[in-house]
Amino acid sequence: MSGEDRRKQIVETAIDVILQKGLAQAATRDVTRALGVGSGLLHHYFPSWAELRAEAVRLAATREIEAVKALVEGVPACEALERVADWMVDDEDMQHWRLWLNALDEAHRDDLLAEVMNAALLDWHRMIAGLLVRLGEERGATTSNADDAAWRVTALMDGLASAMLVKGSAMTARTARVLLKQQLRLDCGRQV
Amino acid sequence: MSGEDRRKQIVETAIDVILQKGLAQAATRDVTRALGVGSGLLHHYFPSWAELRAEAVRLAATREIEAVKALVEGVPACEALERVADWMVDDEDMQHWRLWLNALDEAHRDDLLAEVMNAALLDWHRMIAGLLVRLGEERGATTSNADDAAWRVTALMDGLASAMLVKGSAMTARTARVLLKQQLRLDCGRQV
DNA sequence: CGTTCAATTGAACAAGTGCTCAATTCGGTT
DNA sequence: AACCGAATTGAGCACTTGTTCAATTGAACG
Repeated sequence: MSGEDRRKQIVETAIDVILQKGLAQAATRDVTRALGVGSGLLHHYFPSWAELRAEAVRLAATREIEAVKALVEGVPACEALERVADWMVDDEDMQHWRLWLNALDEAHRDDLLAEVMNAALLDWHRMIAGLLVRLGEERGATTSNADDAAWRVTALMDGLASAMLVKGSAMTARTARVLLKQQLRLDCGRQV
Repeated sequence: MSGEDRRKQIVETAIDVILQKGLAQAATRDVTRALGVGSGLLHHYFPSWAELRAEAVRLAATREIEAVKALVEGVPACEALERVADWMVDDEDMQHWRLWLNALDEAHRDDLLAEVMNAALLDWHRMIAGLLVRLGEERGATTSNADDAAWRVTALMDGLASAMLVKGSAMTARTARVLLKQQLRLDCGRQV
């Protein structure tokens, strides 16, 4: 198998493993076992687990945000925001949120992950801010300070997801979606 | 040394270790070394590290919320919320936020921690909701749905803290405080 | 003094981790 | 056919983790 293909295959498998076991519990052996290859092969392509893990998270996060962008493209801003709120809760077992929050937490200890997550956070913010600006334009009434509003929305989603993912939490997916929509209404002149 | 004292001492030391090394990196050996005792002693009082860790987190979280309650007692709701916003950013190296977010993340894997964090989240929510209600009363103008607003504020703080703690993050403590205050203004009839 | 029992020790163990490296396979080139 | 270099192996190393348990201390009590 050629180098580039193997490399991609390893990253894909790493994403699967991380989604399934969680970032903290995923180990190199899980990846090599899932692939049916020797441990040396992994390290031939990725000098360290930290690097593979960071690349896997980067790719997963990128895909996720691209998926949301696609979900929102060409749609009126009002409904676009609605869709984002729905999407947040769409993932049945919240695997993607778990990956996202795990990575955010692990970024305290891992500089590579910190870079990855900073870039991802900025991407998210940019997308949300864009939607809020579009909403203002479509309405004539400008949303004052879309940047700040976007940060609040972004942070709110992360915070709600954190609470949601704690086992037995009082914060249900349904409630989280309601709260997020309330927030959008607050930030957009009470009419999203 | 008597049993009950030792027990408390172990929990205190565990809190120190966890604050310093982070929940994921803290190990039983760190605690026993810091105390200068044998490893068996720790397990004599706490059957497993998971139990000690959960109790340490519970105590730390309880203390933190008690501290905020004290900070806020007898103060007009408006300034109380101001103080909470300041407090959020007060901790220099964010050790307490790190503990809080670590625990929230780890709660996905550890049922004991999940219980602890659920209780803590509810406590936080109750306190914030109380302040928002008080604010409404002090003004005559009732805050509609203080419960929801409190959840949004709570989640926002967690989300902002998450972003803040990523190394090299664009989210500074200063910005986070501004955003939180904006949120309070939004939720309280634009006049906090 | 002798007895008792909780407090305490710390070497040892099993399980798990990331990573190394000499050895092997094998497709492509000369 | 001979060769080369990249792909691949996997046993093994060094390290860390939580936990166990037979052995020891030492204060309290009769």
